[in-house]
Amino acid sequence: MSAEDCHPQGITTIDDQLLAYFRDGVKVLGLPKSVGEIYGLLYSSPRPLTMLDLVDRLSISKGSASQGLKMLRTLGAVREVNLNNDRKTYFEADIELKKLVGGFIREEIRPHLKSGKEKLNALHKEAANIEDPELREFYDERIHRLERWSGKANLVLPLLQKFLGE
Amino acid sequence: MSAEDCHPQGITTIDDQLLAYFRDGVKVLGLPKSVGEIYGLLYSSPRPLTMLDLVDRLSISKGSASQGLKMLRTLGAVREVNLNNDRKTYFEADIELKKLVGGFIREEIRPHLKSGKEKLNALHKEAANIEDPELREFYDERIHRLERWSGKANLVLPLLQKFLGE
DNA sequence: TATTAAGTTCAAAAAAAATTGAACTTTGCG
DNA sequence: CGCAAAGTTCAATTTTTTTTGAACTTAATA
Repeated sequence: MSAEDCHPQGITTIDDQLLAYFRDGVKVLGLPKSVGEIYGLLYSSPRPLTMLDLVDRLSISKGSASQGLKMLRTLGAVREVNLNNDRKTYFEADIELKKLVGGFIREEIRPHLKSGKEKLNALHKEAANIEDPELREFYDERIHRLERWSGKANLVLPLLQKFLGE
Repeated sequence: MSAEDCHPQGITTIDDQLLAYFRDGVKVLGLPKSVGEIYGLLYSSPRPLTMLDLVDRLSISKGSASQGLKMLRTLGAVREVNLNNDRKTYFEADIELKKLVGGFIREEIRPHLKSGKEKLNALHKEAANIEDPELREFYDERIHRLERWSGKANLVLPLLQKFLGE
């Protein structure tokens, strides 16, 4: 029995390829592959799925599914759907990728930039105490450079998000 | 003996903080912390350093230092300097962060986007074979969406690099 | 060319991150 | 209420990634 017999319309193949696409894709963002697979399966499903659907289809544990969905909901890339007359919670992907990437920027990159800025402030004050003028100048310049860069990054992120929005 | 007695000008403190800054910073890019530390130490050094300087100062192995420097050179974030009358190779940081980030985009993100594009092409062809028109439409739309997005990402990356350049 | 310091490589060890699964909590229904 | 299905949590395990260190290569110099 060939794969074609199983899935005469090639759907599973497509699903699998989409899964692989997202599995690799989220790696760029440093997210675990299970998260990519969950998002990928929801993205390629015409109807919402339950957590148990994900567990079955992806052969992952309930724990993984629960945590992965939690992360995706935090990012805003997946939302709950309440189908009437059903105890289960269904999930569907927000198919606008900007949600996934935007959530990542909001949750991962911005906090980093913020704490980085604070560190730079502290550094700047300390550099003022260096006595050797040449050395002080050197550190001042390098720290300043980081500050300028950090400011730029803060500026560009919202633009990036806007541009990537569909 | 206090820390101040050791380093009356607070230099080590500043170096250490800069180290921490980069150690955390490169994590966003998914690079190992040793790489961040190496770049950080070079960034905060007024003169080029040898590999052995890095090994001593950061308490890392020769292997780590060698591999870390290799990666940073590939990214274009660090360059070799040949001081006259010296057998050793010295290294200095390219202090323009765009080199670090640009190298990362070039080496890590672009290849991903490229292979992703190829996967989408394959997918598009396969979707054409789906018989159920409604389902075919569904897959077509979702795949098309990814293609549009992938195109945008390709467009925005050079702009991003240009903007972040100092 | 023999010596030795500089630097690289890569298999093995250590560290970090993701995943599992079993115990737990919550929720809806008879 | 009491049960059972749905969902969460987290310590233990597995997997992946990073780091080490010892053997190796390279290159300068005496």
